[in-house]
Amino acid sequence: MRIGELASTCDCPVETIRYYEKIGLLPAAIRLANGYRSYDDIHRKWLQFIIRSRELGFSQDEVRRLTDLAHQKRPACSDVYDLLEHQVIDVRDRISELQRLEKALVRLKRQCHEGTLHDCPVIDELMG
Amino acid sequence: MRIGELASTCDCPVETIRYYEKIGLLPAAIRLANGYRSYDDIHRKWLQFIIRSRELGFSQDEVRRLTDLAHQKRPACSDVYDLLEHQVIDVRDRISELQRLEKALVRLKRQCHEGTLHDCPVIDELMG
DNA sequence: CGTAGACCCTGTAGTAACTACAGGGTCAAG
DNA sequence: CTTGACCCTGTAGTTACTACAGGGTCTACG
Repeated sequence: MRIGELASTCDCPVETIRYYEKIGLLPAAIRLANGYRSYDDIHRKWLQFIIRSRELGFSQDEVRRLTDLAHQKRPACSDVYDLLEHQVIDVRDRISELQRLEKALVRLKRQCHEGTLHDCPVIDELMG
Repeated sequence: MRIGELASTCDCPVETIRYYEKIGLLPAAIRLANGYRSYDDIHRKWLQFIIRSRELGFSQDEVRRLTDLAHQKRPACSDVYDLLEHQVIDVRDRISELQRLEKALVRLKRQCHEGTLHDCPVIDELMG
């Protein structure tokens, strides 16, 4: 499989695959005589692993820890669990921060509606 | 007021103030004879405006649009309202994306708990 | 045989929104 | 006169890619 085919089967840009190889996240491809990268099914699985982990919001660093775990013959359940736990907490924090933000915006928007014609209370409030 | 004082009253790093000046978000400070920046209360208000807008999740580009509006003698209510509206929609989208993510993580975590001692179903699932 | 087009390569620069130096100058107090 | 706190500019680093620039390779078509 050449890089283009891997990219389309995994629905991932070619540049990203080369990038993952460069930073050592994806094992390097075998090179053909003409210098082209050649991939097999194991590469595809690793790439999918990376893509799915990223979709779950893990950072590159965390994905690296996950791939390290996955490389072990018998990964410790607790290590994987800890990463997931940490990620859930992080996501929940981000959600409540965004909800706080949403409330503040909606409150401001309401002021906008009640604004007189002469000045903008939103801008006044932002100015402090 | 020198940059250090402005920074501490606005609880904003000195470097960020210089950065905001460089990209033209904050009006340039007057320079003292020794080259030091000198700020007045109007600068402080603008800086606070920028900081609060950023805290509400507006991008630099949006903050720029907001400051442009605020500079007008009589800013159009609808322009401000549109920016707020857009931002609320954006924040809500991000919240639901994160909630989707949280569900997926919790589901994976549950599998972790039920995992046998011999392999990690989480890693298996990520590999596809 | 030549060439057009699709694919591949490397390496560098750009993105957002700062942050962190390196390497210097200024100024008041001890 | 020197120590320390403050200030200056300019550049490089951060995250996780994306987008070229400037090339090489391969297959098909005329």
